[in-house]
Amino acid sequence: MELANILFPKVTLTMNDMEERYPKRNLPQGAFVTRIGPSPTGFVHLGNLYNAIIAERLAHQTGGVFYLRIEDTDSKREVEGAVSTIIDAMAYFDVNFDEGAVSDGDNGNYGPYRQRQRAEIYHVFAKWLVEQGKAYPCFLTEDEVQKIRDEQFENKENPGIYGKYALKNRSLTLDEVKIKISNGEKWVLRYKGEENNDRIVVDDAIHGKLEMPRNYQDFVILKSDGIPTYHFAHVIDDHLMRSTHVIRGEEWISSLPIHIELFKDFGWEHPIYAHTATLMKMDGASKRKLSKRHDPELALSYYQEEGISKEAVWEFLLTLLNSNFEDWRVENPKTSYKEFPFSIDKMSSSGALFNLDKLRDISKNVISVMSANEVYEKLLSWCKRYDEKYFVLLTKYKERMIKALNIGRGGEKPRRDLETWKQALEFLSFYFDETFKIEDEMPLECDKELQNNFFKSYLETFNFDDDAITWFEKVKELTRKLGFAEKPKDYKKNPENFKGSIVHITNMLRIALTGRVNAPDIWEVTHALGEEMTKERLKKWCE
RNA sequence: AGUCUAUUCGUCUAGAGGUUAGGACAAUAGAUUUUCGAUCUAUAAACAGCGGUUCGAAUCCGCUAUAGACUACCA
Repeated sequence: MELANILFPKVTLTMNDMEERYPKRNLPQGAFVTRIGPSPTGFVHLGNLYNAIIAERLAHQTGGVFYLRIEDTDSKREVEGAVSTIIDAMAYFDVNFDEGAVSDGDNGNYGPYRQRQRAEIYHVFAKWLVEQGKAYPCFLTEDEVQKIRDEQFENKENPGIYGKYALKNRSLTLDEVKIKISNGEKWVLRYKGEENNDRIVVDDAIHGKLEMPRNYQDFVILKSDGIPTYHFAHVIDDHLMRSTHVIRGEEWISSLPIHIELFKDFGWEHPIYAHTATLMKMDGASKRKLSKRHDPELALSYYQEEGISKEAVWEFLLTLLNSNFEDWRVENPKTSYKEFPFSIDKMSSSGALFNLDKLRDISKNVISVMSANEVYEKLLSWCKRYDEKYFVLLTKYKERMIKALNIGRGGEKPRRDLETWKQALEFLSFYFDETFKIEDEMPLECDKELQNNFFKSYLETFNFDDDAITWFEKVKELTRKLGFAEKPKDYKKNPENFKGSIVHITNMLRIALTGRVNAPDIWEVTHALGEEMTKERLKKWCE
């Protein structure tokens, strides 16, 4: 008791005061309260989004609360502006919080939502643990701890402060503590781990039953700066903020005994845990964890910069999370992914391998079912931030762009050739004189003279108002006149009878108009470009 | 070194003792089309290994292997 007062002289509030300040939430039966707790390191990664999506879906599907808590207990790792990076990234991906940290403070009644601002709260509970004789001050310096660890490794012992290594600081007398503190010696608060053969059993929402030995280590509760470690902060925060479900990476499974024990000590019910699999990547022949250094796609900013639509990223992660999402998507091709009934039971417990091919395919599907207007708006808002040149062009030629985007869109089987915003702009670049360039070679079968001939006659008979069928009839006639095969099959059968086939002729046109062989239907392109631009581009090929 | 966790086609996975082990992406082949990275059809492709329980095992139990996590005053 006296020890507690020596360590926490300023703490006057009690645990009860805290319970009253953060009362139970008044929510309907079955509502989930979830959160994400990113660290402001300046790097927001896919795993953050992965967990955020799970937490967000579970809360919002059940009419619960989803909040953002900033876990900034490690001041050394904190990066300037990182909090707004997190908030921005989540907003970009349409992950909406009901409460928590916002760019200029807090929103909600369970704050503060930045852990460093909660120091006083933690101290109330830390003090109580000391009073109960479950925690004690430890005056070991970081170097001393390191030395112990090194020795333990050498002797093949389990590293950490426990048993005989904890003895000295555990058994300090009150007077000794007083003297050390008045000497200004730094201390951390450690938990008194118990060494016995108990095992703890937890029912994990993803893994099912998890069983392991109880914690025996004297882990750190409060660091020397008075800020808690993750373990302590997690227990206090998720209790006071009344989280019902904790969704976090599986790297936390190992520290579950610590958390469970703390919950038990305080007499609280622990939330339901859901430990998610780590995202992996193929490296040569083996799987490995995605790493910050080698895998740009780990950073959320990668998707923003590449212009991978947020819908595609969501759907991709949803297919990893709930494999039945894919079937659902086939049956509901146009429904928003938000309507999908996400289920925690369907989550896989093994590490999902991150596959960009799949993401590409999903992206194409997602964009192909959007309306031309929608694509236009999304392209525009992406350009606004990442490609100013196209932002100007898109704004200037809006009408033309929408016509172009309409090509092959809307039917039962829409064209799937747009993948990312960045790639889409490249694909669409030929619609603007400012970015148009000839990329492919004219077919070998068509020499300079023939090209000349062809484009001249094409322009002579060209009528912008022809419908697609009439237009194509004219192309066929020209093809015949030039000694080319009207049907590619005829040419295939008897190549010696022709100079080439209609494929070569249409490719000439395609290249003149779009600069490439791979482009949408010529007639459609012509009508998106307009009469004037079409003629201009063709004229360049006549001398 | 200890403690956990995981392991089904190349990849994501379905599968809760009896299935020709299913689907999707990628791959390959063919077809179609005025081009195509579009479309259609088809093909190939998997239960990590070894034991055990059982009439019967991808499924239950052991062991081994492999991969990963944790054992920080980092989260």
